[in-house]
Amino acid sequence: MYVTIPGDKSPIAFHARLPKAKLKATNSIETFFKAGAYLFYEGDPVKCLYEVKTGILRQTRLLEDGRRQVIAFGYPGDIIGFPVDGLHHTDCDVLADTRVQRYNHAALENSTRDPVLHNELVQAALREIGAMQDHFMMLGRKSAAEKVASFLWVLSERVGLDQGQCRLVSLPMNRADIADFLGLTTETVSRSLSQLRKDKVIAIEGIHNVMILRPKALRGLSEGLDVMIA
Amino acid sequence: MYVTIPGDKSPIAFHARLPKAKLKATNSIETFFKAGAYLFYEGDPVKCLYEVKTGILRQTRLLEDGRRQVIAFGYPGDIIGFPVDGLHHTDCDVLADTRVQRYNHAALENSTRDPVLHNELVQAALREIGAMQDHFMMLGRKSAAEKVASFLWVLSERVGLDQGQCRLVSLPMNRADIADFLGLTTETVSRSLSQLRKDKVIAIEGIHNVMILRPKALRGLSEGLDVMIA
DNA sequence: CGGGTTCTTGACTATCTTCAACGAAAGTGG
DNA sequence: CCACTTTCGTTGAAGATAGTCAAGAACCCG
Repeated sequence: MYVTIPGDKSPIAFHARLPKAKLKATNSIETFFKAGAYLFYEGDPVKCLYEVKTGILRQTRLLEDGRRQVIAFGYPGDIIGFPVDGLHHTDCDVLADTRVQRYNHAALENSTRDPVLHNELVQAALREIGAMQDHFMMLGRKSAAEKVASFLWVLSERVGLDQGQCRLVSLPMNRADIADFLGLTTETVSRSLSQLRKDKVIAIEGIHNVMILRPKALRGLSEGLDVMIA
Repeated sequence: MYVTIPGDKSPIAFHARLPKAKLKATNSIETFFKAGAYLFYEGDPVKCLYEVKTGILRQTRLLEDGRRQVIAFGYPGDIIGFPVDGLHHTDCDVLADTRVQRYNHAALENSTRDPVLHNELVQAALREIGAMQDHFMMLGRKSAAEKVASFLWVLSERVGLDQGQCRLVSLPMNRADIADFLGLTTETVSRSLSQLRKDKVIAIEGIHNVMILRPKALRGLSEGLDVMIA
């Protein structure tokens, strides 16, 4: 999952994914991973791609001095594990118990064996590129407050639970994960959330649940329309 | 071209590209664009992909309030124009007169017509994803000085001219382009370059040419090793 | 319940941006 | 080709935003 730019055309959900229509089970196996487990490490040869069915994954990349970037969270529907010259290019571990569908990497690299699956995986890779381009905008050009609002907005659209006027969003990752995803510190994430709470845009229920009280205001803030807090 | 993380394995040059070995000319046409011309706009249907042969392209994305992100520069060897649901997802214009090789988009979307070209384009898309993941780290986790040093380092590896101890890098884009690529302001880019000049890491020759005087120091600075200026 | 972790908040600092001025470079028209 | 205009780049000063450091509160787990 990336922080994409909301548009009127696409509801919001462009990201690496497969169509819901059932693909042939050939070359695919469903597997379960417990929270904390690693699916792969940077540099591992890619053996398969993963479609998240339930749960949440975390893809990270590290610098030698310890700085970390969370590349993406893997939410249900996301495809994870595209090879770069045959190798994984990030670490990937499990934030919340996860079921994945595995697809043999050969389906991506070789078009002859299962052309339908192959084409779907290629389309997923292309959507991944598009979603990452939007994420660049967020990382390079948005303020801390806008980043946090954008993040909550995307989550609320992708996995939020409808509660009448409001939407409930679960944040199973910790503040450091959010910070490393948005290019901030944990303190800044915390302060931005507190500010949204003070402005009555959200309510924080426990640490891992956020109620979006005013979705339109949140979306406005995600685009820098500070007027929306009024 | 993205700001990738230098590694000992890959010299540096992983990015969307095709092998130098000549591909069949089927489905491909060479075309010339003058500086200032647009190859496509966001939302245009994708008719072909472009391999930059000579010159430099610029891919950008805009927010409604005018903020801009330069998604990538297109240097010789780069592949530009991957479709997202069949549409272009950025604007693309020409920074310096450019020759491109055009590949029919069908070669990417349809594996049967020209399987060799299709596979090469898929590999290029996957390398694009890998390069963008590294770029996330730069945007999210590097300081202004590190960003500018990283940018110069990548350029020097990709298109720098060997001058004995030194390397000459051309910067045909203006400071605003560099700023919008790195997530900075023009002033900060300018100040960072001036600092590198004061530290005798680079020499600025005219506005659009930088001589890398101490490549190892530059690479160190790109990773935050401030010790390297000594 | 207790100990360790994570989260929040405050005070302070550093970094980067903003605003402004000036000079250099590039474009334009006579 | 030169004078004029405009754009672009650099630098300084001031301000804002986000980061750092530190302490206490909330949360989690055995």
